[in-house]
Amino acid sequence: MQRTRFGEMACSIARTTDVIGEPWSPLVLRDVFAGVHRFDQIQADLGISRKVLTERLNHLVEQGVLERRAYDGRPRFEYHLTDKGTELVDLLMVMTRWGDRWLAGEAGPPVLYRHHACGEISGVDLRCARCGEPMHARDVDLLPGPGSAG
Amino acid sequence: MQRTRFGEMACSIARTTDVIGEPWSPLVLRDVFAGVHRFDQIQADLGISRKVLTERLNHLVEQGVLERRAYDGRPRFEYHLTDKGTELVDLLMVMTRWGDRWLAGEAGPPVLYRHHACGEISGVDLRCARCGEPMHARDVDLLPGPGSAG
DNA sequence: GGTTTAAGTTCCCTTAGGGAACCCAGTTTG
DNA sequence: CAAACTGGGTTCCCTAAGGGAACTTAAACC
Repeated sequence: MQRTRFGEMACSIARTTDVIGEPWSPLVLRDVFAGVHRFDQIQADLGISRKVLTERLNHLVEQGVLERRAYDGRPRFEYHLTDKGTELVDLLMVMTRWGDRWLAGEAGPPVLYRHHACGEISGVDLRCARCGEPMHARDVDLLPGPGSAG
Repeated sequence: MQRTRFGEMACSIARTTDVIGEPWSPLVLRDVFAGVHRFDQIQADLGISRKVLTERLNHLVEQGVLERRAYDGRPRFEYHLTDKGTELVDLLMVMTRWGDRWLAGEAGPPVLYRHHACGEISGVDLRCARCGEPMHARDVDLLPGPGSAG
């Protein structure tokens, strides 16, 4: 999709949308993160059209989020997260947290995260990278940065 | 677009995608967060088609992320974040951080966040909501939760 | 009474998603 | 050694969604 190319805009949100914002892309990334690495497995797990899956995987590889890796020494491939892709999983974790809070309903969260450091079932919280205090929408002012268009 | 309805899936990432995953939606939310509240302003700022903007705003209002508020006591409306929408801005802040790190290039970040608590220009970092230690892709195990399909 | 402004709505055109069928190289099976 | 199987796609057609420009409506302003 995406008739408009968001990647050209002077906005990190738009640019990130350009990488991961197409339909299915977050779910493809989720699958790879969760250990589903092969084309047919992802296709079956998501119920996505093979055509669209091909397009999404190619795009994510081009963007450096996924890596296409041969296995078995023959034309068989697995998709794995690069460092860039691994950091993008932060986004999925925040989506999970928000979806768990606002959309999960009675049944509760479909998936739980266990944190290695404390061993507890938990979710992510946003903190200021500098002072460590909570950092959410109401805790910040927006200022034009060096890469702004104006 | 979204031919497939992600909202029905037993996955908080899919459900969140259903709310905010359509093209332009994150940018509409960004504008409202940044203080651009009116139809024509958003339309001009983004260069989005009026038709699509109408659809996106309606969807975000239906989902409880935005609130449509009359002003001037006549048929004029402004869009504002609800609590649900304000929490969704967490997602934008993580997108900003990732885009700043991986896509901003030489020019640097287009927009900066100043954190009220410390007064510094900063970005968000993900921490465990329970123990406060860093929490990223490599720091968690995934387990089926109460709302899982199986 | 004519113009302006805000907020949509309608129409047409193009393009991207959905789905099923097909393809091809390498591998196992009979 | 041929037939069937497997993984990873590609091709085709159909439909629905995005883009853009023009039109509409209602209230206020001049």
